[in-house]
Amino acid sequence: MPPAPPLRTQSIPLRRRFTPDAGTDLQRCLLCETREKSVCNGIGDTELAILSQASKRLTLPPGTTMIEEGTPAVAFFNVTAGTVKLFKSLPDGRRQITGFADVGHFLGLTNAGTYSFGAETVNTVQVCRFLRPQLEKLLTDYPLFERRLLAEVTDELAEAQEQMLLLGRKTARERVASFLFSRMLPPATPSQPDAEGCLVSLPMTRVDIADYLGLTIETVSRTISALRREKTITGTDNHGIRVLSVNRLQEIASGQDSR
Amino acid sequence: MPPAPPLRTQSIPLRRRFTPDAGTDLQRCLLCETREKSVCNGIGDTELAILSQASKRLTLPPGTTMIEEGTPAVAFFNVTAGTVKLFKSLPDGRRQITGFADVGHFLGLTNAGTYSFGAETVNTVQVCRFLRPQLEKLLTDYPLFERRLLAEVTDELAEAQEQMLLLGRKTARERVASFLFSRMLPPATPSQPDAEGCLVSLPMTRVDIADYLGLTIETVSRTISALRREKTITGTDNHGIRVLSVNRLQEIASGQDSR
DNA sequence: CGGGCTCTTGAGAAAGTTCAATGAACGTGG
DNA sequence: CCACGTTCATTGAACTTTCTCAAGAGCCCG
Repeated sequence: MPPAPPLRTQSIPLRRRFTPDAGTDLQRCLLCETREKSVCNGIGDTELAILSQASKRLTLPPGTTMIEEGTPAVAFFNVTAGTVKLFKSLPDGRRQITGFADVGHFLGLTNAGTYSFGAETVNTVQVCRFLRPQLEKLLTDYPLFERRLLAEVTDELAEAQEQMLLLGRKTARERVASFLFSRMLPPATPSQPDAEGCLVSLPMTRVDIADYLGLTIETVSRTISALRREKTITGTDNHGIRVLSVNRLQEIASGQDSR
Repeated sequence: MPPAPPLRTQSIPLRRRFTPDAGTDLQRCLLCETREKSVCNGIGDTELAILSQASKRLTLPPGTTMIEEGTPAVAFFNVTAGTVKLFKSLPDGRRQITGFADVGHFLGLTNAGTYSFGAETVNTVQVCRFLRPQLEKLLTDYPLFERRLLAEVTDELAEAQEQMLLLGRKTARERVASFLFSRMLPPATPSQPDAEGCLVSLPMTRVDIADYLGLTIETVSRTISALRREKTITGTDNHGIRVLSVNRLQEIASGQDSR
């Protein structure tokens, strides 16, 4: 654990402007493909126009700061494309990524008046933004929406607990294996088991992975190399890794590992 | 990080029987002093009889297993006295305590059919137990109750993120300082600043503290000794520590520390 | 084709763990 | 009431994992 500041974990101070998409399209939510994966599913088909009006769709380039730690909590977001990283920082620059919000996930919920965490896009991201009063109105007017949000937060909490187990008690090897395992994509062809191994979605950099796993980039890199050497995974492309032995990876991830 | 199982972190297999208190007392919730601190505050004064009927108050001795990881999620608890530890374990016995539920906190919420974590009483604990169907009915019938629960889970998530920062990026010294700081009690006499230092509530053992901070008991012990040596804290009693310099402790906790 | 990035790899250093021994507190039973 | 066994906490010394520092390779983009 570094008492000194590893400056490389700092996020780029550069803050690009949000790029608002076509405003409040009444058809947007009706046609939205990620609706069923998200909290929006709590709103009935007939009332989707209201949902469309309550939110605004934005497209954000990679590296955009969506939320700055400590600023007033004015908005709530629902991710419809891309990946967002959530993190907390120490005054000296040390950073912990607390999660990656992929398609269907929300971010920005808080009770305090200010955000207790930061958020930045990993790649090009599309979100629906709800301003706070609009979100509150939806919660009050649509019990199913609120119920669905409660369920999402509960899931999020369970994931956070799993990550605490990883950060507090797993070895570097187990952490990396857990990470790769959790980001494995379902096989493209459901019937065919794995012709050439399951793909892993890794849009983020090594720095982000390290900050998520509580390790340094060097340790992450070494560990991935080791897994590659022993043929548990393949792929020389940094953002495209294939799992050759899913079982083996899961064994390592859960700590039932020899070496 | 231990690849081998430190057996001492195992919780006692002994499971004592729950001790049900006087059943469904209609007056119970009305007279409950911790109501305003908990989700129960979402129920109006006139409907407290319904709340009393929906739950059962239990008194549990120290070391009682309340929830076993992986078992069917049948109940939801609200703590009205004492402290409960929540944890997740690895197959080889390594354990991570994900939080301590003190008075006013709930536990047992989950979307899955089974609990994804375990829970055990630290000291003598009093809880109100809601069976799942009863909880669901309360959520549906009392929007304020649901809203309050959503707020509680959101807070819980924020705490979990703070703990991830601790586990992933803080030094042993910073972890222990953060822990002591977060468990400081408000001064007994609000006017008097700190006659002899702020008290810290530590009902749990060193093993529990270590499993919460992702350290070993030895490191926790050494670190507390060091803080004592440098007069940041006092108290030889293991469960009674006094903070002599709150500012100093907070500085250490947040990483702004020289040594 | 050169300058940035990101990633990889190696060697030494440091923080924290493991192993081991000792001490303090507590409850039990003679 | 004290000896004894247990549990919990402390401290020391050696060891291990991961970090730090450093150098080099691969790649993208202007």
